[in-house]
Amino acid sequence: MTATRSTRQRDVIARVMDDAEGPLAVGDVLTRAQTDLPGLGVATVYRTLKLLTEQGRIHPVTLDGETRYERAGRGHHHHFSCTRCSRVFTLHTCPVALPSGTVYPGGFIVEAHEVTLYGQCPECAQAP
Amino acid sequence: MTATRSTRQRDVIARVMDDAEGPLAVGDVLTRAQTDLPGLGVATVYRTLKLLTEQGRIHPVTLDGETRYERAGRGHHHHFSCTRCSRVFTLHTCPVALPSGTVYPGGFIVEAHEVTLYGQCPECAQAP
DNA sequence: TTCAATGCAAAAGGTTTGCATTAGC
DNA sequence: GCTAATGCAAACCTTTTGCATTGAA
Repeated sequence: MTATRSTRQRDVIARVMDDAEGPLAVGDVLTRAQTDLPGLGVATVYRTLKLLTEQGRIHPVTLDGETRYERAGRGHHHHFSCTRCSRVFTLHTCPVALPSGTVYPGGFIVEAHEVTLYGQCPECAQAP
Repeated sequence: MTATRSTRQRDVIARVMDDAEGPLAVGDVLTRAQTDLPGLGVATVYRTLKLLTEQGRIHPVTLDGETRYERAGRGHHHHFSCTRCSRVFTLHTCPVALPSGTVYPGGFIVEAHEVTLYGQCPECAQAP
């Protein structure tokens, strides 16, 4: 039997992920969690992020060559990266119609897809 | 003055990039180039990829948290990452209709987009 | 001949792992 | 009390850098 224990470290890291306003880098998670747990080690953060990922509670996103983690279970979504302010937004509308199992030209069987849009966010679009 | 020299290493690496069927990881480039230049070192590959990038002949793409390089100037295209063999292919068919200037729900002005499909490549789809 | 480019090895980041200790259950 | 989880440090991997040597012009 697998016995996953509930620990203070895991609770804090899970809370940090839940409270995040966007995808967080490992360093961000460590810093935020250390507010409550000064002695927290990096290894625990990595192990916990891996665990949460396996549990499907969070998932990794690579943006600008950097691996970040964001809360999962918010349904299918994509990202919009603003070319002016560099902020990343979550989009809940999907511009692609590719159900799992679709056979793409060339014989590629599609299981999933990822879309990142680049442009100007509503705020920057208004600014001069 | 800057004096960039033409060397056998650079020629070989540039050829490898030109012949690539999709974005290559540094290790791929090294392996392929070593067919012609057994003594080639990793450092030279990194330095040359950086040089080619600065010259605008190739550009980096981050897929699955791994940095790869592909030839530039090949027009609009996307990528397919095989979940079984981990190879990345270039797709010439675009699954989204988002011309530059499109206003996306929420007020996001789209200038460009990036799509990555995940699944099984033609070869892996045939294997048991 | 000159000095940019290479190869090697050491260094520098970021991530993972081994192990003794701590702490959930 | 048993053993999963932690913290620390060492190990790993990928990328960069220092330096003596090589080789393009």
